[in-house]
This record gives sequence, structure tokens and C-alpha cells, in this order.
Amino acid sequence: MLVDDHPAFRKGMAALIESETDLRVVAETGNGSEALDLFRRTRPDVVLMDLRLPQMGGVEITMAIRKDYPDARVIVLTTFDTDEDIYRAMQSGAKSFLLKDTSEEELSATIRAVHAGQQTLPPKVAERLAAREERADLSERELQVLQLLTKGRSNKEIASALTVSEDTVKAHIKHVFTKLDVQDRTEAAITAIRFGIVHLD
Amino acid sequence: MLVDDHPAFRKGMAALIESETDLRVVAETGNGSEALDLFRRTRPDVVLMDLRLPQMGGVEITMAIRKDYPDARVIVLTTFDTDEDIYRAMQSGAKSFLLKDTSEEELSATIRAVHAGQQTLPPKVAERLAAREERADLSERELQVLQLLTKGRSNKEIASALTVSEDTVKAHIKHVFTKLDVQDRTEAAITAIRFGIVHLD
DNA sequence: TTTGAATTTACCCTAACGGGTAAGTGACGG
DNA sequence: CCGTCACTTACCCGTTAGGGTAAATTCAAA
Repeated sequence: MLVDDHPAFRKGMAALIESETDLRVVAETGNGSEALDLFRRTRPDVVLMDLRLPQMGGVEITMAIRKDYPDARVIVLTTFDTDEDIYRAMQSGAKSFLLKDTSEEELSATIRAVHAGQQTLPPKVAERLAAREERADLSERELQVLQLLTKGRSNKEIASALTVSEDTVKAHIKHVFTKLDVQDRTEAAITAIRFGIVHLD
Repeated sequence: MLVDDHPAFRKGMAALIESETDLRVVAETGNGSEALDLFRRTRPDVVLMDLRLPQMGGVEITMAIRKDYPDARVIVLTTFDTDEDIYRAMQSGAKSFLLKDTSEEELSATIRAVHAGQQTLPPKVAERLAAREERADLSERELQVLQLLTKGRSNKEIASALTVSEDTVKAHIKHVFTKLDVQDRTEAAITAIRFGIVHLD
């Protein structure tokens, strides 16, 4: 099953897959909520899932599918990716993570491997996943502070937004700096965006 | 002619185009430098160009083509786009700017329109281009300062990197703040990334 | 139950930031 | 030749940020 919101990409990907004698596309959609229905009805051996989808994200869909079907084999296939994206995708139960520019050979090899129950990761992706693992998780509150900081808000503004004192905000920010290994708020904001910890928009 | 580094996308796009009786794909490549050669040899009526390509960017290729062939008709076709990307693409002489999730109908209609010599822009894109036009251009020096600022450098560090005084850096930064309509450096950094004025990496 | 992490607040203090204002240089175009 | 603009520097001054330290509370896990 193919889940991607670009019709042209789906078409091309389907053609690549169908050109392999042992692979077949049983369903495709660009819609997140439709993906669930389609999975239930077609029960594909393997799902190729884009992460960036309108409405529901690929991670949410993957989690939803694996909640009902823990054996579902999902390969995440995406173009732009942050360390946090990779991390969350694997956390959600994806079996593999490929970039869209991977070769036809690697794609079909991965599909077969995942179908056989293996969990493969390209070296580049594995490396970035390891980098993410090294980074400490932010607490709920620290994440909220970081999100506001990344909107350009001052400590005072963040404090009033969270209805805590400015000193509290400072404390959270200090912890965030340590965990992200940065020196100041600007670096923290950029790092958060780079790693995909927070999203613009 | 199709220029895009994703084989699957090229394949799908080619299929969409060939399904129209009056349209034909005469050449395709994922390589920037090859694009120039291919253009010279095949002289396509219309070029569909991705912006994000390895090695040479789509804007550079477009400029290179239009330098030798000012009549070349280029449609930029891309997934993620910043206001600055759109602006630079149109500055480089592209005739239209489409997002990759545009419908088959809009795609073929645009190809025909551009072939007929028209310069069309989807409403959404036109809107964002207008937003970019309203924003004042940064001077060379201001851009350098902003780039360093967006790496998390302090005024002192920026000053020594550009071998000017810290007061000078402050002056540039003040101008940047005014032009970007922001209050502080963190907001400036985020805005610069959002608009695509500076790039991460 | 106790240990630990998250959350909260406070105080002190120094360094950095940012606004306002002023002014000198060189280059480029009208 | 003169105006404009980019670039440069300087000074003053108030606000903000960030480091260090300490401590209370809560809540979940060991």
C-alpha cells in the first residue's frame, strides 16, 4: 500500500514496484484517514508511508494502524527529514526509514526484507537516529518553553503565557540549553528547528 | 524536459504528461549539469524544473539556460518553498511556479499556457510573491550579519568574524530588525529561516 | 517508602542586548 | 556636483538574558 499526497510520485512509485515480478501495489491514497480504511480492507503485506501528509501525519497513521494490527509492516518513505522525524517514526513502530531518492534496488530490497520480518535502516539514517538517542528528552514543560522561545517570545512573555514566574522560565531555559548543548536562546531556537523538535507554522 | 532528482517522481510526472495527447516528454534528468547539455540538444518547448537539486540548484540552472536561450520557458515545480525561493525563481526568469501537489489539470493547463508565452501564477504563489516584494532587500553586509546571527553567534563574535567593531554589528542588526519587522535576534533568526533568506546547513 | 526527576520560585550579579542619536567615509547615479 | 545609500564607528542608557546557588512541592518509579 502506498500513502503519499503527491499523485505523480505515487504513480511513479507504483510503476517502479509493479516492474518487480514479486511485488504488487494493492492500494494507494493521499489521504490520511482513508489510509486506515484502505488498510483494513486490503490488508497489505507492507505499507510505504510518507511522513508529511495533509490533515493526519504519517506517524499518527502508523500508530493508528499498529494499534489495531500490531503486525503491520510500515516503511517510512520521505524527502526531508529531521532527526526528530526519524526518531518519532521508529518509535511509532515503523520497520524501516528510507529517503525518497533511494535507488530502485534499495527500495525493492527493503520491501522484501521488511516483508520477511526484518528491520533495516540505511547507514545514514541509523547514524542520525543514534545522534537523536544521545540527546536527552525534554520534559513537557521544557518543550512548551522552547516552543514559545522559538516564536521569538521573551522570558517575560513566556512566563505570562504559561502563568508562571519569569524565574521559572529561566530555570526551564537553562535546562533546555544544557540538554541541547547550546549557549543562548537564538542557538536553542535554531537547533530546535534543525532537529525538528519544534516546527515552524 | 523534466529536471528532478527523484526517479520515481520523474517517472510519475512523465506518465501524467504523456497521457495528454498534445504533450510529450523529450528529455529528463536528475542532474543539474546534465540539464544544460540536454537542453542544448533537445531544445524543449517547456522545462519543468525542481528547485532542490544536488550540486547545482534549480535557480542556477534556469539562469544558465536563459543566459544562452533567453526565450527558454521554465516552470518551477517544487515541494517545499519559501517566499525567498519563489522570489528568486521568478527573478531567474521562470515563467511559472507550481507546487508538486497541484492537480493534473492545473499542471497541463500551465504547461500549455507557458508554451503559448503566458506567465501564470497560482493565486497562493502570487500572494506570497507579493509578500516578498513588500519586504525590503537586505544589503550585502546586513545579510552577512544575519547569516552569522542565524548560526547563534553573539554580536562580539560577528564583529570579529567580519573584522568590524561591535557597534557596527549592532547598527546592521538594527537595520535588519527594521526591515524584517522583528523585535529581537531570535525572532530575526526564525524569520530569516521561515522566509528562506538564510538556509540551515 | 525512599529516591529521583519535574516543576516551581527566589536572589545575586555580570554580561549581552537593543533603542536613540550623531556623524564620518566612499561610491554611484542623476 | 550633489544627494542618496551602504558602511562604519561612537556614546549613553535601560532592559533582558543567563550563570550560580538554593530550596520547596509533587508525583511516579524503584
